[in-house]
Amino acid sequence: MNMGRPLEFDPEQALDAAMGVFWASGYGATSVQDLLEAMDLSKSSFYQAFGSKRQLFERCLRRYRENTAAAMLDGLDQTVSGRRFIADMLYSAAGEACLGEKPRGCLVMNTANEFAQQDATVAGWVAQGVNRFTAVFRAAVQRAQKEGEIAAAKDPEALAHYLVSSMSGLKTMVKAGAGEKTVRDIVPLILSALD
Amino acid sequence: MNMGRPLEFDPEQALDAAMGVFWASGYGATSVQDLLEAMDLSKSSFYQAFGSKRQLFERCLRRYRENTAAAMLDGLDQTVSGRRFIADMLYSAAGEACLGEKPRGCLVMNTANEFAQQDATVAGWVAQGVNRFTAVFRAAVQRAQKEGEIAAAKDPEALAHYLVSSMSGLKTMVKAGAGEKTVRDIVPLILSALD
DNA sequence: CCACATATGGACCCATCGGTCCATATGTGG
DNA sequence: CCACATATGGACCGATGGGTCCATATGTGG
Repeated sequence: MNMGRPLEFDPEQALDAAMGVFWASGYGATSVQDLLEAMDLSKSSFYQAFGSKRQLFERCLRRYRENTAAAMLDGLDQTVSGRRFIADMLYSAAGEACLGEKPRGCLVMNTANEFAQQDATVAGWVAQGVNRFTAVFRAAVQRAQKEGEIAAAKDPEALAHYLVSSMSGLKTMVKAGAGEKTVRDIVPLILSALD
Repeated sequence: MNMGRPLEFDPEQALDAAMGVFWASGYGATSVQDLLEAMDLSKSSFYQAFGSKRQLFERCLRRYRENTAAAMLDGLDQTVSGRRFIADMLYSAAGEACLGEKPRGCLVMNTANEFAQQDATVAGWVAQGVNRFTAVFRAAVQRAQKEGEIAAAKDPEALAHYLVSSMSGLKTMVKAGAGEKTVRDIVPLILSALD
């Protein structure tokens, strides 16, 4: 019963494009015009397909959260040790400092910073994101504990929160313009808390 | 030779009011209208006295940076030990989580997040802010080393960067809605890197 | 008290914001 | 090939953005 004229664009692809813009510029600084150009859509198609800037943002945030968490879990599966995974995550965050592109940080934490508890709905989305990331790091810590690279006595939940916090701080340092060396030298200090 | 009609408002006070708004809402989300109300100024007086939103923002950011750095140095002077000062700073950042007010984080790091290297001028202001804060923590670390509470072998500069990064991460966690306990439990882990 | 310098209020400006609407194009199932 | 459902382009909308301008108020030094 699939009636009517079919879409001329790929919704997933359009969503990815929109996500990229929000990620790079934040919600407020992104205009519908910007989105239209990035997604290569007319205004009508945009509102028809996504309802509003706000609704689109929620979908992007959810998409980012799920994609990122899934990719992290994948990485955790494929890496040699839990401890190594954690170190790799931190160093790759630090690595944003030397890439030619502008650092974008993490969409979830960027949103936390932009809306800072000023919008209950958004705060809920952000909290879900933090939970997802925390869960990934908790799994990594628990694996590292089984592997004997982190003391079993440590609380995996607390360590996970610590790691999310540290990742976020690191990415903010990069955005603040800290040099590659500066930011890479921070990583071993973060990791030393696991000993 | 001070001619003409005198100001009806206190510029410093107006600046503080403006700083508060930028601090709470960021640059983009703050309208000139918002500033006018907070500063209790007419549009004419505003533009006459401060030139533009942008120029005002620079003055606020500079003011924040200097005031905050000065207050931190003051606190360092008055505290019992360098190590204690560092712990206090972290715990007070964590404490924002339970205050009734919305967490505002740090104006400098908020700005880093909002503009993320997209504006060279702003990036310069932010970098100066980071340098100031790093200098304070470096001084605290060096004092703690003299007091024997941090190993002399550690690099004070690296530790200072680590602490700025960690503070920033902590404040972002608060903004992301992490509970008081969650965030307070992160602090000892941050501090453990100093051992 | 006069001339002048600065301050102030408020009308006004144009660009852009997010969003709606309608006429038209283009596909589908019967 | 027709009826219909959906997609698309583009005109249009009111609100708000930052910023300017001018007439008027209010103070100063001579």
